[in-house]
Amino acid sequence: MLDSIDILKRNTLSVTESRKAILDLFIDTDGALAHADIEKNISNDFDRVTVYRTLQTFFENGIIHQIPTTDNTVLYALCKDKCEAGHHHDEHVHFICNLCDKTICLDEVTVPQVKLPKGFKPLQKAMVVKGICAECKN
Amino acid sequence: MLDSIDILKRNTLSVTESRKAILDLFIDTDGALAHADIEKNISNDFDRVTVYRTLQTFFENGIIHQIPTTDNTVLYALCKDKCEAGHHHDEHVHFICNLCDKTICLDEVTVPQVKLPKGFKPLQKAMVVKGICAECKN
DNA sequence: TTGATTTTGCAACAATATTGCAAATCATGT
DNA sequence: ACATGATTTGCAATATTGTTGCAAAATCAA
Ligand SMILES: [Mn+2]
Ligand SMILES: [Mn+2]
Ligand SMILES: [Zn+2]
Ligand SMILES: [Zn+2]
Repeated sequence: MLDSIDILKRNTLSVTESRKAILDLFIDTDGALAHADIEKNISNDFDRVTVYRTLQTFFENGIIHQIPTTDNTVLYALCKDKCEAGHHHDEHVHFICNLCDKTICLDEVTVPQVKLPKGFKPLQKAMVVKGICAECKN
Repeated sequence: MLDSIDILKRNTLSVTESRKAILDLFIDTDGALAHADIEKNISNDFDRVTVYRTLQTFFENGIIHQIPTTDNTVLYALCKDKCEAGHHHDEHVHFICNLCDKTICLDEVTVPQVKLPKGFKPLQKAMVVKGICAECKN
């Protein structure tokens, strides 16, 4: 398993305390993180603005991907495969648990193809499923 | 086609100027609307807070549904079928055009079933496809 | 170790969202 | 049509969230 320093170097990014801390948080967390989650965890050590800028940098470098939500929020999660800048290939299903509220990358579940009406050209697709996760099922 | 007054009455909601105006905007617009879009169109006549409260009311009554995004925004679109409070059945694909930036409800394209890992219980699902829409294709 | 480059924190600002409350509007029954 | 109560609205205050410029600090490459 790669650690945070490896990931930063692999992407030719400066290795800084804040980047390491935020990346470690992603690595240690199962489930996606919103900006607010990160802020709660590390805002004693780093500035809010740094979190914004770090998330943007990670996203641009294909270190994290985004998950759409319906609450004026964006969730972020680590990219498993090597995603290139601007060209992510994380077309897996995301699962949001209504009970524990975790968002889980189902890396092995690919977003299925759909047949669109004539003229529509699909480029990226995202699928979010809500329900009860395997943990909370019991 | 039902007009805004019909829709409000059918949902036992008071018929007010702001609700009519916002609902008419949805009816007249092809494509989904964000809070900001609505504000631009009607904010001379109604307060921002009224827009928030109206969207919430419409959503709770199944008049509009939400579309998840990755830009700290929520899109709303009219429900075609009669959705009941809290129990929407708008599981159609949404298409976001990278060029004209419209979000279109593909009412005839159902979100496909996916096989989830053991233990996950799906309750709702959403699918958003980005690309070039039929209008912009030409 | 040095100097150039990048990143960070701070401060100021902008934009977006929430809440309480009084006034206005609306629905209902007369 | 009018009175009444219930609902909705606008306003103001406040809170939360996101953006930008710039100087100081940290990082990188030589
Ligand atoms: Mn994911
Ligand atoms: Mn729709
Ligand atoms: Zn759960
Ligand atoms: Zn288009």
